[in-house]
Amino acid sequence: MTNEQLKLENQLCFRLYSAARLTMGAYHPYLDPLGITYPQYLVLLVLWEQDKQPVCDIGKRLMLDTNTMTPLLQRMEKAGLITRTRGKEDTRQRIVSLTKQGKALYEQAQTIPESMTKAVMASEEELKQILQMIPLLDKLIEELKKLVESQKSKEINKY
Amino acid sequence: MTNEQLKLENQLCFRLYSAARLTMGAYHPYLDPLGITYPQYLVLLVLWEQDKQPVCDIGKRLMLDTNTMTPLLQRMEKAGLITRTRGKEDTRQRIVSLTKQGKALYEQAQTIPESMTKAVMASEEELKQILQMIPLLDKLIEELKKLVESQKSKEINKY
DNA sequence: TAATTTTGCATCGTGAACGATATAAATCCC
DNA sequence: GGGATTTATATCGTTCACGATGCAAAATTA
Repeated sequence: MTNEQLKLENQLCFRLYSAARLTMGAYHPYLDPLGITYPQYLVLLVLWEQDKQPVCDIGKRLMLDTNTMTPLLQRMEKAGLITRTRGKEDTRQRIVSLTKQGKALYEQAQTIPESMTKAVMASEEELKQILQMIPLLDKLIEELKKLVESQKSKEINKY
Repeated sequence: MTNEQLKLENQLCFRLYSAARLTMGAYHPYLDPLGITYPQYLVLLVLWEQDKQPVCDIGKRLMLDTNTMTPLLQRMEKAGLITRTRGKEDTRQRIVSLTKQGKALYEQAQTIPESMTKAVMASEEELKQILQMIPLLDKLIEELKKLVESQKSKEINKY
């Protein structure tokens, strides 16, 4: 009678959704002192790897469109973490650069990944198990990217 | 010199965050025709399993607080999917019940899980791999719940 | 039973996500 | 070269998430 697949317990997506929210919540004690949010932390991770990138490049790394990136970056600019200057060759672009303050946060962030790992994992064994997820998640993300892309082109082809 | 752990590629959380967003995006073609969003779909999953639940019980299942649930349910009520009545024994409670329309969506949702599975998975083999994530995610979620809970009590004990 | 604490819900404000739409600059193509 | 298309960014509106706060009802405890 009842469709087993339509139960919350059997949904992979609900687990991803919950795990993502809980993880972001777990970052709070580490990010609050730096005065940044988790998405802002992600932007900083990208900029710490390579400074002075146009908005679209950061967006591609984070898989976020400009309608999310622009307001996010505007808030970060207002907070004094970055500057947004016009591109030289391509004047449409906005080059995002770290300020002194944005660079300084890199030092303070050094211990975050290790602290998070230690906080979540009860044991070495458990850590090993959890890390098994990474290649599986990468596979899933790859498939989902293809799927969402194909869904979009289908949508367009309606007309 | 550079901290490898502070690179986007080495972040489990970023993968969870991305996978969750992409999955929700992949649901769009299936949920748009029903006129509901993904979080609303989750609420319906809970109510289809058991109708007439107080807000807090639904929130516990979805791990969402009332500050998220109340507006979400208000929108669903306005859309004619549910009703929110006062509890009889406990008058503080709001009992959430499916309307005829809300129940009717159950039939339309029957094929969603299978469609999603087929859409994402290239092969049986791949599906099997991805499903290996479920127990790992459950483990992680359990750990994160404990962690976030302990972080909260620490916060309180400051005073 | 009175005082205290907890619980269930609501409201407000802020920061994301994201669809839809707009605009100007760059690129393509005939 | 000039018109069409694509690209980079921005803005708007709606829905979520969630911290903070408020309030009344229920439960606990003194």
